[in-house]
Amino acid sequence: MANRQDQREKVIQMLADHLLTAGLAQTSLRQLAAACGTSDRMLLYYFADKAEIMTLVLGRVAEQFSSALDQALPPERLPPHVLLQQASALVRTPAMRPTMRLWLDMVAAAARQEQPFPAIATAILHQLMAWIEARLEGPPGPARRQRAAFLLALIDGIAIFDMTGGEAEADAVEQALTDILLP
Amino acid sequence: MANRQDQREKVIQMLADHLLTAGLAQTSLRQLAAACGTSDRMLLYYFADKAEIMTLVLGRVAEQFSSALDQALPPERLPPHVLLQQASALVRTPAMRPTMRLWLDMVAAAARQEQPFPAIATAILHQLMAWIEARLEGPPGPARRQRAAFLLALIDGIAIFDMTGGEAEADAVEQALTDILLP
DNA sequence: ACGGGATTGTAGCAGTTATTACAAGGATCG
DNA sequence: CGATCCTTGTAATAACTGCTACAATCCCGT
Repeated sequence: MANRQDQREKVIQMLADHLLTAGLAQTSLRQLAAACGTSDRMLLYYFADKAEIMTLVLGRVAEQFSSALDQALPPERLPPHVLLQQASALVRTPAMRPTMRLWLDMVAAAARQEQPFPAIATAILHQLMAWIEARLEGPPGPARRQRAAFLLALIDGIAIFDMTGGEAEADAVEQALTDILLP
Repeated sequence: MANRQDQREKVIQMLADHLLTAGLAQTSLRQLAAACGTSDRMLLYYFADKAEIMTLVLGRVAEQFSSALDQALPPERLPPHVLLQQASALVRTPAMRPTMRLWLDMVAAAARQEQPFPAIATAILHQLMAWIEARLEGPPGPARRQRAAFLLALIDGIAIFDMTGGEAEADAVEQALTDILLP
């Protein structure tokens, strides 16, 4: 027993949970090992090297992010201002905060071209775009994609406010929705 | 000569330039020292410790960011869609890219409560808000501040697109401006 | 020229990092 | 029982981290 595949699976899941609470900063092998009750030696027995671990774990985080979003807001077509309101409220939920924090962390790592983050960040970006577009009313096409990009930019901006002590500004953006998007 | 104050000044400026190209990741004392042609020993002679160095250097970066913005776009009152268009174009300039990359880096560091970034990020956030509000038409008050927050969220969102291989989406947001903000 | 403070280099500390060599334990199968 | 392979601990590596003790050098006023 304690099959190597099972162990890999278990470790990946525990590390995914751990990264959500700890962020991308403190991720030495020893710290990761402590977080899932094993030793650095064993991590390198299960996996080839640290890069493989991070790639698998962040992939898992992205999967769970995606399915959490799907579960929280069923895919029904909404007008932009309603969708933005609901998505923004969802993203600002305490339960979602660690995920958004990790998302910003990955964006920063991708921005400085740190492997393997650029590819992962781009993939998540398109995941988010698809999620929004699937919930946006109107016919498919560039126009709807434009509006989806607009909403995602706003949501990310709100997340940045929330992460930098700008809760008041984040609230203001939510308030501004009705004023600006509903002329 | 080689007055201590002068040296501090010179080092701060060189390190500010260096952080803009290198980001917040590789900032050991030895690397910082190499970037400004001195030794780690001397950095700790000029400054009390690494935290003081980072605080001063990031403060300098913030100053220069602010004055670059002021210089690029004089403070005249503009309607929201025009200001957003110009600010977005400004922020997406190649010359401005390193600064935005560093800004995202600092946001991520602040999000994980890494000292001294939360305070610095909050300060820059308010700087940016003030810059936008000073260029936004209409009477001062919560309504104008709301619109400023809205624009800043969009600009940060566009920056995230640009940093994660979403140039097409960033373009789409700029396109969407006229459609959405000009009903 | 000389004493004394300001400046700087060398070397080292104790801690961390990813990774590996070696070997001991454990189970499994002949 | 014995041999083999899977699993795991111990210990080490070489590199890096922020920081410091010590000593050498430099420049200045006298």
